[in-house]
Amino acid sequence: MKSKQTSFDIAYRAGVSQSTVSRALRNSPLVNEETRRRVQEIAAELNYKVDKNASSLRTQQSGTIALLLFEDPTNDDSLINPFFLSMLGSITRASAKKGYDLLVSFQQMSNDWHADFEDTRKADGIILLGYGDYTDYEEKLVKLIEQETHFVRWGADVKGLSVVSVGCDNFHGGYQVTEHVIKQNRKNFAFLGGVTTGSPEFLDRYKGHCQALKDNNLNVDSNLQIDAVSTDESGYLAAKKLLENGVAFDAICAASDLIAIGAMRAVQEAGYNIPNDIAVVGFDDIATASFTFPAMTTAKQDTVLAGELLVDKLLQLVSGEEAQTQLMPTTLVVRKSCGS
Amino acid sequence: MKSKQTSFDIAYRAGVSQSTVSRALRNSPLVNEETRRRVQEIAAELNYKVDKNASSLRTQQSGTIALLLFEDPTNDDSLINPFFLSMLGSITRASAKKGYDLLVSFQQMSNDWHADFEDTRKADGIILLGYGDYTDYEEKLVKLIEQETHFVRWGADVKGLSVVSVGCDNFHGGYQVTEHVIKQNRKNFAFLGGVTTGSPEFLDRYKGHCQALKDNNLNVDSNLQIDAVSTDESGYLAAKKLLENGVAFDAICAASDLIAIGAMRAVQEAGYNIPNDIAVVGFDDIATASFTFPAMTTAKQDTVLAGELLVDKLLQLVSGEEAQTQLMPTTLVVRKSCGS
DNA sequence: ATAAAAAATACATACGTATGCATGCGCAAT
DNA sequence: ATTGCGCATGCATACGTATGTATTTTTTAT
Repeated sequence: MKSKQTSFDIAYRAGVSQSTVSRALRNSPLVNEETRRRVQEIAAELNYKVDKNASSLRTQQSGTIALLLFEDPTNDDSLINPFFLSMLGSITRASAKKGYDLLVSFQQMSNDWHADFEDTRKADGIILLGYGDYTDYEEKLVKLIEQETHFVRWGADVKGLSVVSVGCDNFHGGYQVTEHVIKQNRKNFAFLGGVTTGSPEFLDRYKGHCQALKDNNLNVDSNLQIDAVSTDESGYLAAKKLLENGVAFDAICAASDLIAIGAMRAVQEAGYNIPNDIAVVGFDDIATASFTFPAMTTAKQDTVLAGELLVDKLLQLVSGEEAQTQLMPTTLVVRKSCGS
Repeated sequence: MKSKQTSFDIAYRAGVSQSTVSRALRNSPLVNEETRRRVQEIAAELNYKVDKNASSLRTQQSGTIALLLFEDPTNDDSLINPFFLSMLGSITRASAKKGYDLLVSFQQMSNDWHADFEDTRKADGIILLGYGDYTDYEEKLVKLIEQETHFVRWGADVKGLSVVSVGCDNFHGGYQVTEHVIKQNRKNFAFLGGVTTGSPEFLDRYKGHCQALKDNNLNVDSNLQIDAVSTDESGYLAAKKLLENGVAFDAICAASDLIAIGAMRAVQEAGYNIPNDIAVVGFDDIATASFTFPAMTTAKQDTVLAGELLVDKLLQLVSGEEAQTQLMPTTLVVRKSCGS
């Protein structure tokens, strides 16, 4: 690197003091209009940039948000859930829009993640992203609260903890897609997704699913519910198990698009036609969903809005304001995979 | 936040000076074995974390890598090319493995990105990610070099500039997939992807494609080459144009998986069977590729290796060592979309 | 013209760490 | 006993910025 320019260099060139330079660059009203212009001119000319470390040290603000992405530990390390990847994209954009940098970190829900970023002053706040299906998750949240760390999280509300969450209405989403399939005159529904062991998100989707069935006087057959985590492979295996089961069904509601994608493959390999023989619907509306064959009907989670909400609420917390947990509605996206 | 602990607090508790604390925590050999243990114990007990801003200010090292992701400006803002998203994931992992944090930033190749992160001392080096199809791209690279910024980039080598690049052998990849399709007895090849206007990556793939055709005494019909950028929509439109063209073909080589996905949809909507009527192959091997119908044959770029190489080489540069541009081989992934 | 008020700038310091240099201490060699 | 040496630690300072306070300059009011 070339010898870095400091505010003293600018000050010398401009014939003013360092403090005036600092104020001029931050557009302080304390400095004369013309002086400011001259200082900014010289700064631009010398390609001067404020040293963020020094600045952050002085102000105790980093202008940075940390994003901690928790991945399903059962996953291979090279793959990332596309839904979260999409969230990552929207969060990056949302924070850029607010003038914040984004520090991204993948975590395995291991030891000390809860203490890392804000304590080291590298970030002003933390966004937690991932399915909330970890055993010691709440425990860590409590520690975060104790440390008075600024953070928000994606997912279903956590009862009993004063945590700001942004999530989508999984119950309603599950209800919505199921209802849509019911309208296509399907009677025997299978559900693919971890219910007993899985994430609260999946459970809510299942509950919505069941409620829709009940409201329409249809059976909830527990033989037709197969656990699966959110990978295509898991969906594939679950669907295979379902088919071997022997119980007849004409519709599959998957807890996520990835599961649905795997299920579609298994169903098609078994020789069934989608949607004529079996309707399949997903959840999330990941990019791939519109390019499956047939294109998948699903419940869309608005990741762009979600990213903005997460960032906005986090910044509210950082600036000392209150912020509220918020549930976003899902949107039914009708394509071809369920007959209309 | 609770009142932050500083190294002075630790020093007071341990009955030593602040400098000894600093040394002890960094495992300096200058400090006595037992003192070190005691200091580290107390630090852990008080949940003390080194203030990275102060530390970075003092050492002039941030322990952070910046990733600048350039997106196709023609894209809608909410979508990110899944291939680059996958790269982002592997780079995140690779830098974490090296103990570096990752600062992610989306750029529109706008004004001052080239000066931003390293100059502000927020990052020790920069990784440039994106297709190299921007008009003023080289110009900016030159500025980066002039500033003596540490950076590496993804993509084809840039002739004439001493820039460290990591890319894959697009020519060979294009050759490889085309050759494979030729072996399936296809004779009339279409190519979808921007050649005249597009990125150097696409151009190299096309060149490899053409070379394979020539080596097998097949025609290169320029009527069967349609420009497209790397989105499914663009691929869809390009394939539609191709079909309306009226020129017969029995194989489509797409410059990327996304283009191939769009093309597959267009072809299927037109009533053709893949691969019986028309073979389709892609490039990249994004996650979706294995879940199209039929599953897509493609040239895989090893994103995990790429991420590690990029990070390793960047860190070499940061530590003052030399680093070499490297070309990675592609791997042919045979699935169902081209008849075998 | 002079005092007071306002505006613009300079001075001084703190943020928390890392590190060169000085100091102190114990012990061996003279 | 004095010198010398190595080891462990403390002292002092610098990294570059932002900001409270002091100071100077300019303007306004009398």
